[in-house]
Amino acid sequence: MTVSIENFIKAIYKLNKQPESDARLSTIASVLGISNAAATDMARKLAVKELVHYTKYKPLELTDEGNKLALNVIRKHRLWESFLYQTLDLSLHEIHTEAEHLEHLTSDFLADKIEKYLDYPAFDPHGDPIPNLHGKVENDHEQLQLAEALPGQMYEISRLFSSEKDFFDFCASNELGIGSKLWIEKQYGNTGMTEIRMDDNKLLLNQDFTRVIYVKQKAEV
Amino acid sequence: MTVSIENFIKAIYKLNKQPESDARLSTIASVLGISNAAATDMARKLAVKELVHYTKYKPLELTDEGNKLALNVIRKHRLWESFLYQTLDLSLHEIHTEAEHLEHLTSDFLADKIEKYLDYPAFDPHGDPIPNLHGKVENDHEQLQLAEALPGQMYEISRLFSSEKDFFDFCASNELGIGSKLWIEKQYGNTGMTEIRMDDNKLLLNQDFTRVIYVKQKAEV
DNA sequence: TTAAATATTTAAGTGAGCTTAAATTAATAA
DNA sequence: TTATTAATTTAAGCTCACTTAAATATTTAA
Repeated sequence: MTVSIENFIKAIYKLNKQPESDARLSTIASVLGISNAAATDMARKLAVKELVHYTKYKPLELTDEGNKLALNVIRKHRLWESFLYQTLDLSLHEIHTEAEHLEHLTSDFLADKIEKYLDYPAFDPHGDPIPNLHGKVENDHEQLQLAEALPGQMYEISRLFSSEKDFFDFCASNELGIGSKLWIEKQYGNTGMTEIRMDDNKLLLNQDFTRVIYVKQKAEV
Repeated sequence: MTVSIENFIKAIYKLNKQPESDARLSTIASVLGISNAAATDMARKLAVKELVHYTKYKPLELTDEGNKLALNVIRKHRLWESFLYQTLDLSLHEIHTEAEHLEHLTSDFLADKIEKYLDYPAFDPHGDPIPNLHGKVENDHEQLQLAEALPGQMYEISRLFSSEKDFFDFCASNELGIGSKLWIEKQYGNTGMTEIRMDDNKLLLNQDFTRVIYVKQKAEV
């Protein structure tokens, strides 16, 4: 498995995980920064390897084998993030950038050692679940997107699901982190904005942010 | 810089470091496991990039730029070895195998973080010196090859300069490690064998071993 | 339902990093 | 010194992962 193949498979996995489930060739090509022609090429090649189901002009779907591969790469990515976060002094965005490279050159053997060192964590520092050796992913059903949270309630941040530097910079400078507690002031249905309060700070967030911040309800004190 | 280029440059560096200083194309090709034709090809390409000095039919030499690149890769390799050895429970051979891959996808940024975490080590777990950021390599002038050690003297192992699994397996099962103390019983000049004693164990080592085990003299107790 | 816009595929081509086979040059041994 | 051997280079060709441009299929909006 080459780096290109792993990234391609990972892209399909992630796109199909989204509610829109849009794993069209053009979308994949765009997230990977390659031409549509290159994506078509790769699709045909991966179909031969039985990693994807591919019918001309149709969106891609992973085979069981493809799914296993995606989860294996994601597992390595999130284990690296956790390991680098715990040992070295890296930010949430820095661990992502480094893991993005390291994930491809990591043996299963090394991944297992890292997992053991970390004592088999279920989530990485972003709150993203870490697939286990057998491709099982823990799902936290209690959590919801900040966009869906109810006004007049207390919540705790459980996941920062992004890989954008700007997003993490904003979070860092406003003390939004995993475990941060916040109070929902108001949901602006028309604009999709969410107003939150943290200590004495009020923040108004748009959907770019409230769709990637996941929260859990917190009993009021 | 691609993985192939980095490995090629590293091979030249190492071959030229040896006393025989044999960086001929065929030797490089053989250590990298590629054809002579491929090596010639690469030599021409790297000459264009000004990483090597290349004259047809002559052995290769690194330019200053090439030397810097080699040291940078070796630095990352040895930092990874040190980091994995200290945090995870890997053997001397396992850290080598993993570092061999990781070295190529490691940013300077990450290397610095690892170096800082380890508190700027001068040597890796094999006793190999770690080049610093500026390409400076510490040299331990006190040490010599076990093959050159004097009979009737006490020594301490300071370096295990190899990447062979068999060698490290042998060391592990005979408790030969960095810091191990040994007594030279006899040097067999004709065969090049060395007889050593450790506690009550006698070992007879051939040059494959005594040329990669480095020792320092130890005052007798 | 048809025209326009969009997505996908095909075709042709590129550079990297290899291969094998043949030709050339250099080293070595008689 | 020459013949043999070994090393190196050249030539031709392969796969991978891309590109652009043109052709074709699908979707969408009038």
